[in-house]
Amino acid sequence: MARYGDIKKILKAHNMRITDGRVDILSFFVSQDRALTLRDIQKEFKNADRVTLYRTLGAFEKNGILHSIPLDGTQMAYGLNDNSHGQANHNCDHIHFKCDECGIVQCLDQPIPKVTLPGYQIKQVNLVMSGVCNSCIA
Amino acid sequence: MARYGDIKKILKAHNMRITDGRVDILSFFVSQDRALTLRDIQKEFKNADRVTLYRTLGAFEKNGILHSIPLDGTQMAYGLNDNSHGQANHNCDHIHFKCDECGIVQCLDQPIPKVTLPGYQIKQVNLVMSGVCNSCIA
DNA sequence: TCATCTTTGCAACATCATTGCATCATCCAA
DNA sequence: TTGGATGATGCAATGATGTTGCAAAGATGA
Repeated sequence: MARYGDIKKILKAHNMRITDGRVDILSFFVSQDRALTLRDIQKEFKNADRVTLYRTLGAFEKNGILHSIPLDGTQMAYGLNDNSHGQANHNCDHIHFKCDECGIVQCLDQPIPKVTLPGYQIKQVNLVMSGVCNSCIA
Repeated sequence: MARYGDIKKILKAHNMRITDGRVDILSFFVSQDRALTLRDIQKEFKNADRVTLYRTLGAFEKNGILHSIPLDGTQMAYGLNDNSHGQANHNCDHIHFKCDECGIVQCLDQPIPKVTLPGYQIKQVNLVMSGVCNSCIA
């Protein structure tokens, strides 16, 4: 479990005010080694206000703590940025894997292969794989 | 514009009944050289029932005529399968590009680079890039 | 401690997606 | 060509999902 002081440092480093809700949610992200959907967070914090969650996640993303991962058109997952301990940096060029069995979304270490598209200007790349994860196979 | 007979052939080849609504929607997909969202289709067929659209798109996907493309967590696009004229075959291993300017989603000819994940069983791969498309740059 | 600006929580609203069911259309077989 | 079995459609109702405005509470720096 991450310490309270560490969580505060992350928020401060991204120029965000320290509030109880933000500390709780960010701690949850740090404690779970995976990407979380709004549903996951709602399940963990049952009496949290939905609006506040949306705004908190939005603020985390805007300030470079989280990156968003479009899953299946009705679900958005959020993962900690690799460099969330440092300055804001929105790049997130790793592969995501969603397990059909356990539903968990993982941020993999593996980078997305470079692709060049002549005539196009590429700003974002998102690669999501799905199937059965290493834990569920084992 | 695709001929009525061709559209019927595609539906028949995928073991689907021929109905007016299905013919209209499939014709629309064939006429547009791009992936369509539910919103695009609703804009084209203003008095179509939403439920029927969901079910039609779901049936097209299940029978291998369309593949779905998760865009940004709140939008799902659908594209014609390359082989939609033949037998059902759900594979769709090309790159998708969503333009931030015009909003159009294209199915590119370029295949998704092969990635191996030891310990994982991969069933689906989805790669969406976004930025500015060739038409908007030109 | 105070003043200021941000964040939160509630209410209301708008949109999106799903389910059940009665009716209608399609298609195959007689 | 027609009748019946099966599948598709449209409507109503419900539930889930996001968004906005605003007043109250909290965080931060002076």
